[in-house]
Amino acid sequence: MATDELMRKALDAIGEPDSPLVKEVFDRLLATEPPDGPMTVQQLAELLDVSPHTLRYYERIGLVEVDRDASGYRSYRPEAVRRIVFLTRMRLSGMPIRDLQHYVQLVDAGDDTVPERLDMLLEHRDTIRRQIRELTLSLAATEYKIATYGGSTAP
Amino acid sequence: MATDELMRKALDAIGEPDSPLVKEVFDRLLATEPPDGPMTVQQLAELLDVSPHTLRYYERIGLVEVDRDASGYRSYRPEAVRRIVFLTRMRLSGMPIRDLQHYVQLVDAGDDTVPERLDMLLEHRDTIRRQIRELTLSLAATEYKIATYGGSTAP
DNA sequence: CTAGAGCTTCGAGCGCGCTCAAAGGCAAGC
DNA sequence: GCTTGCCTTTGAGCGCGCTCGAAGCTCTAG
Repeated sequence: MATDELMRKALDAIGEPDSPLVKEVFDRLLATEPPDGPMTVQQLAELLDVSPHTLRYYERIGLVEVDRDASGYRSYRPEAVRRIVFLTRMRLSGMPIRDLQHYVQLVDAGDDTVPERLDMLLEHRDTIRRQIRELTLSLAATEYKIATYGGSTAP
Repeated sequence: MATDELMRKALDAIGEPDSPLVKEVFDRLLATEPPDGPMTVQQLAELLDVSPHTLRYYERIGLVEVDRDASGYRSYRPEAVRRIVFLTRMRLSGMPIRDLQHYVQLVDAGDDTVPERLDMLLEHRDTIRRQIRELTLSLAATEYKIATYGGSTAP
């Protein structure tokens, strides 16, 4: 699998190659579907560090279809888990829920929509890059202020 | 706006913390008051790429005090401009308005609060770093999906 | 068998950060 | 003088993304 290579790339990019936290997050959020079988809402919520409420909400607004077990409880199949893992990662990087709804519509509409989906991803990639640049600037400003701190709002 | 150019300069310079360029850039970025005199709400809004509504809102919630000219119009003194430039940058990196209110309270309370202010900045620095790490992961995930795109939600 | 925790659905509520509307004042151009 | 447009203040409204509450069902421990 190319996952190892990808992980190394990501870790290098992050600048803390040995951070176990980073590796853990990466394992969990990118390449994962851990139990490889159906999951409960609770399990999936813990995996993604969101609330069960949020997962139910995502289902309600049409982001994913989820099975029910014999008792009527939610049972997330690996396919659903994978989708939600992806959606959660997009949310974390600021993609609006509206866009995610559009995206899954495209997915469900079939292969004809691949180009548009790709466009969305490319655009989102640029958005993430802009965010990183913006944050890097804010980080530098914050560090500058820490370094030169004199007590006023101005350096 | 010239912000992009400024940002590029800043990013180029970030690798060299002792560069005089860094100081120059951040003097302008963080301590800036381009016209070097009072500014109107419109001018400041354009400078910061926010709406005049937002600037009035910030004043209303006590983030900054703003003079009025003979006609009753807002007139932002360099000191106020500097504060708002700083606040805006903190907002851009996700600091909640509640925290900014607390911060300016500390500033207005005098030098005794310097340590707490420093704590806030240090903590915010860590928050920004976490955000950057998170975004870097999302970027890797997005690029991975673009590269391997087959049409499904799974890799 | 019963208590308690957690699941279900559905509608409603909330916190954040603006954003706007209303009613009126000021300044510049025709 | 009048119109146009931006300014003022204040309270209200809004979009987003959850988050909770209520009423009822199910599973597990004791």
